[in-house]
Amino acid sequence: MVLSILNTEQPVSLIAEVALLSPPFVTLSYSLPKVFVPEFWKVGQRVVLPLGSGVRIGVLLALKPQTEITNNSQTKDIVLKDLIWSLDKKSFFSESYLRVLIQLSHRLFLPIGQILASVLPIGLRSNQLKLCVFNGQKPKKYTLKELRFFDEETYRKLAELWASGQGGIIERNINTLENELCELCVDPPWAVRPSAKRQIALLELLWENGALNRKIIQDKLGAEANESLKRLSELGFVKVRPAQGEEAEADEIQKIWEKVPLNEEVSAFELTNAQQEVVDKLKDSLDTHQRSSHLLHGITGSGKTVVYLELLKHCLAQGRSVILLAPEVALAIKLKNDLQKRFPQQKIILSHGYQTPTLRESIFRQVSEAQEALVIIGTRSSLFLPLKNPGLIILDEEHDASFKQDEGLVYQAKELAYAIVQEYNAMLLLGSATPDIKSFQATKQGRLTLHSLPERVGGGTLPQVELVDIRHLTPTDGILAKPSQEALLETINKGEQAVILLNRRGYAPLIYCMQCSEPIKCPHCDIALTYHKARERVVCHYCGYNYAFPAPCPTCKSLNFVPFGEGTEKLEESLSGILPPDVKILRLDRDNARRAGRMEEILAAFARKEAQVLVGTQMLSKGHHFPDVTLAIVADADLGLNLPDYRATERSFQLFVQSAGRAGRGSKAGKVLIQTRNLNHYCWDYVKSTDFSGFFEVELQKRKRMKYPPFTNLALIRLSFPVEWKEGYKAMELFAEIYKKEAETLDVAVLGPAPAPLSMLRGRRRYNCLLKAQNWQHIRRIFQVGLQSNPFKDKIRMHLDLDPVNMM
DNA sequence: AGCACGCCGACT
DNA sequence: GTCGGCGTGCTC
Ligand SMILES: [Zn+2]
Ligand SMILES: [Zn+2]
Repeated sequence: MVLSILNTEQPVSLIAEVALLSPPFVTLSYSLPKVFVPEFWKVGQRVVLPLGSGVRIGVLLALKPQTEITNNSQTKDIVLKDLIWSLDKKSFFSESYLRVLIQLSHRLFLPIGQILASVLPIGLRSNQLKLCVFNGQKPKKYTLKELRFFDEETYRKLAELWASGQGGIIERNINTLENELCELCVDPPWAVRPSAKRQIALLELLWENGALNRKIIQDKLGAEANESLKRLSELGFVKVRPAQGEEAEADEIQKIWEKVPLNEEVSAFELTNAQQEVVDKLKDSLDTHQRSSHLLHGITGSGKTVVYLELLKHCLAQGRSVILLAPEVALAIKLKNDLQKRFPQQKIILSHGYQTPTLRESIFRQVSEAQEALVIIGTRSSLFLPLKNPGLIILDEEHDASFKQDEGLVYQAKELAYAIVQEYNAMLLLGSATPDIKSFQATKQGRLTLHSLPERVGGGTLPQVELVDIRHLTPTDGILAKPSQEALLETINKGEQAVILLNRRGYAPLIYCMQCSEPIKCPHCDIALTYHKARERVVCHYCGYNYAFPAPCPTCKSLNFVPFGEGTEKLEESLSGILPPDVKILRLDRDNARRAGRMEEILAAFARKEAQVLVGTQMLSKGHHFPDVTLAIVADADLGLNLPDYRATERSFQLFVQSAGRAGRGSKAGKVLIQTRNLNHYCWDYVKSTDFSGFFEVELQKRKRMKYPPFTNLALIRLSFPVEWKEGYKAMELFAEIYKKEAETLDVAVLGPAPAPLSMLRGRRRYNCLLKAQNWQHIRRIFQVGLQSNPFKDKIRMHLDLDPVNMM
């Protein structure tokens, strides 16, 4: 079919720029093998290339006329090698997609190859891939390395077979029979030879029965079917994927939600006037096909999700894809389930960072090959899926810090989403009940368009917020003050539910040794160990260090300990003492929701009213709605308010308002109790009246006065060195000099380096250097200078955190 | 990451 | 004298 990709006589004069997908991740120039016509090579293909004496995989970034290269003095003397092969006949990445990632690579100071490699599941960039061709009957496999050293004639022969569809690239070696599900990818008629009876029989079988595993296929068609199957899968008619493994598991997790009815905000078919107005405006904006960015500020229970749904439908109808991002996996799963219930026909792809490589590979491939518009729901890593035509990106709970967090690639979901939207002329929609102050500020400056949903669906009122003074509480009193206990009992007696938020997991956050007069600390971090009762261990929440407890004090060997403070585990235990014995209490935190699906089980059980009280960490305050919850208690509000962070108040405000959102929906009135020792804090007036704009105004004034974002750009250079390296302290002074000197010429305020609040972590001393500047480039510049003039590269690690999520 | 090249110790 | 340890450095 594709014989036209083979070259006959044309001279090949283009040069390929290829980004390597394995170290050294550089972008190198290659000439093109004359066996293929120049038009065969397309930007975005994954290509096989020679490097040194081996072979690698890279992505073709550009094709340039030879003259451009030869005029460059750097590359003039290098004799270019030919590319070897392509893994794709068509382009795998679109030029738009590559442009977005190249932009990201500039921002992160990383080579584009490294970005592409971290984005591509391993199976799609593995050096172990093989070329499989059929010459006559028997299939033959060649490793990529073998391809490099074939003589001209064999190479051309293979290229001919491959070009005519007599072979393909084997993406992965697949496991055993039952575990492999075969799925038809193409509707009839199928382009196979009419004489290929077995292949046709197999295609028919799958057409009739849907997806089948290989065991069943073998039983029905005999062992000979294997050969046909292999062939068909290499031709792309049939896809073989793991049957049980992760997909089955993911489905199981989805099923947990099935018995839980949709919330009224999501299930409503009639839009409220406010919703309709917002939807109309945003639809109009989508219709223009112009890039645009919006902030949807809808109070808790105002039905933001329905607005998303309407826009999603509209965007799909335009033939453009939609990405809907949630701040964490559990929310994405829930959201997917809710949406699927509303649109049973629509295929919705769930994508998040906890999926296994195999599943991620299959999703990546599916997205890259899709011709139709797709709906993707996931966490921030979903932004890297190679969608052809994204039209709408929604970030739900846009204020959430997890959109900024940095594991692996340090990118900010909001910025990346913005870049994508710019590239594709799409729409960015940020949604929250408690927007980030920066987003709010951006609406004032016209960079975001503000839309509001000021009322709850069904006219429900916002809950009443009350402060509970806990200054008088002694350690023996437990963590809940009398008014909180009474309110809790009252709620339960009415047959309603309550949630209690305590942002501290474990049993006791501090174990005090009476002999040493010191808490037990982690030997690697400057942090007290937390006691986990069920695990019978003390644990460092920062590095994971732990040992069985009780055990003699590591310093004095005494066994005289007093636990201090209360975590969720203890709270759950002490609640059962306070509440009537028949009251069921559930707990939700990272410790008991570790197993896949466990979190969903707990949330679903609570939603089904199998318990009256749910105790949890902040994962509980994020977006989950329980209609019968009428009381929310924030057990220790000061935990967040007292953090050494300029955003402590903003974060706390968001937490309080979100928690308030858990209480009371529809007809039932809700109540929120906030326990604090800080009764005079300026935020309470605004929390009590849920006066967002009032709070934002005051907070903005404060930020302006203190020269904090959004009125300046703030960054942290994080420096660390091994504790045992005593010269480190001196070296920090050296860096103070370097930064100060460099900052003189640029308009950057430098503070430090000074010991970080978390002064030791994993055996390394930590220092922070705070930078403030109007221009990000200047901040980057100072960091670069420090990086280059680091005389102790093996000892000192440094890392630039732009707009840090935490200052610790 | 590979893979060569290279420079030392302990084996036939 | 040769085999093989893995330290350093390069790859269009
Ligand atoms: Zn530790
Ligand atoms: Zn002690």
